[in-house]
Amino acid sequence: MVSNKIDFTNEQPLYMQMVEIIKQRVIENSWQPGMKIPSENEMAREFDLSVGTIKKALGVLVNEGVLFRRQGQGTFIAQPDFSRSFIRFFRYGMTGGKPSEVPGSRILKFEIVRADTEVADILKLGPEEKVYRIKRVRTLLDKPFAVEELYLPYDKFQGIDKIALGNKLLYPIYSREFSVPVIWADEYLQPETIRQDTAAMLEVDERTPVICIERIAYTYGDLPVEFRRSICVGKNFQYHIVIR
Amino acid sequence: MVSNKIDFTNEQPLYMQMVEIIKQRVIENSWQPGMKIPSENEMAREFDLSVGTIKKALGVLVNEGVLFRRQGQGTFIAQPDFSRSFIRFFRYGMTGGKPSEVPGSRILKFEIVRADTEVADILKLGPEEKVYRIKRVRTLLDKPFAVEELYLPYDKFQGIDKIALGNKLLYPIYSREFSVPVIWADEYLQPETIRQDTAAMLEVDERTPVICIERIAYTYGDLPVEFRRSICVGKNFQYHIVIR
DNA sequence: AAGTGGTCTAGACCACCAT
DNA sequence: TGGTGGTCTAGACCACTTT
Repeated sequence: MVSNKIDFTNEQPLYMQMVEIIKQRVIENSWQPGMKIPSENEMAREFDLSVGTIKKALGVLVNEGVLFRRQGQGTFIAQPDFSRSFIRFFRYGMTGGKPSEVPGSRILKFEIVRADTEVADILKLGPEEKVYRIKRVRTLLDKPFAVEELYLPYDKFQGIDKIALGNKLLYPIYSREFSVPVIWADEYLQPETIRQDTAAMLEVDERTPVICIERIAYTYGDLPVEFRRSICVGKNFQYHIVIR
Repeated sequence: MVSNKIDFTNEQPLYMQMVEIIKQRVIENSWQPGMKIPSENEMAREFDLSVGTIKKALGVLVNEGVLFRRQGQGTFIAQPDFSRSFIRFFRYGMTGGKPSEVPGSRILKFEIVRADTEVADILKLGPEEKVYRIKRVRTLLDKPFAVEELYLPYDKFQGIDKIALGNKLLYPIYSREFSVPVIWADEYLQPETIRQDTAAMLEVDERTPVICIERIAYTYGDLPVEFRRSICVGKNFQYHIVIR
């Protein structure tokens, strides 16, 4: 539990306590993306800290990408950034010349089922807990390039519906409609041989090489919120990553 | 060109000038990894800045991973970190239980050739410039899992030799022996069908699915210093990445 | 005990933006 | 013009490590 006051007797540095308080407000959605937060001076008065301490706390949060600041204007809650997610990883064309298009998708299956042991384990669900299972084909410039299977915990995404998902990107929906922003993810890539039915869906023959990408997406507190397995054909597509 | 003095009339913030000066010393190797650098107070005196300004500059560099600090001991030049490079990306076993082993390698070919247009373009070399071309098999627990072709600019790595490379990791050698630390890299992954000769080398049959990983590694100043193309078999191996 | 980095304060001055 | 964040200073006190 995070307090909403600074504890001057706590061994935790004051600026770190301040960081936690601000994070808490963002998580609770009482401070929403794009919103201007109080000025340094206001916060210094409110929490009885020096401006320098507030500056330090805000610096940490800017660094983490939670806030951004504009001289003369103020400090704002950052929009969750999906620039490093799925979309950006795929580039159309081997030569890498063109920037990526936003991929489309067509939903094949949408159902509520009990999580099997693998999925339950990954999503940290108890036995018998339910998940949404969604299967879709992903396209770039109207050409299918991947088949995807997604698992979402039922309790977090209760009421999500097939039509609303339609041809849309999911992470902004998770964030806006369900207050479940995706903060980071784990991905595992492996070459595989394509399955017959998948080959048909992707309109390729059975000897086409594919990559299987398994992703576990996490929200605040390292809570897993999505598991997806994508089978991607390599023809004209590339997975790109910058290692820093 | 970076000066070794602070210019108080410069519009550039003093702490940023300080950051550049320190970086310069690291690049020039006049300050080497592991070395203790002067204390805050000493630097403040030397450059006629307040301790606060020095603190801010050091904070930036700690954040970038160039320095690390220990209370009561001092500030040190960080060792280049290879934890996020090749090694870590491969995990032995689908279940991902065990931590990764350090991969070994066996050199198949080692030659000096003129760069072809593709390689010259990638490594930003002029026409007619020479490169080292190295081909090797990579192993994990004595089992081959990848065939790799590497290209290094001849002028940067003059004198590198086959024997010295042996069964070793390359990036520490680049850094120690040639003052060319790898700072970041671009990777492109694609599923492919294995070639017959490659299949033989990796002791797998010809229908084995593989991933082709192309990496361009850069040093300070975004200068490309290595191009490698790895053909990796997927059996029991996985490429893992954390997206943040 | 002396030196190091870590935290925190109070205040100055500046560049930038909205009004 | 007044408010915002960005830079910079000078100094205090603390926790930690070495000598």
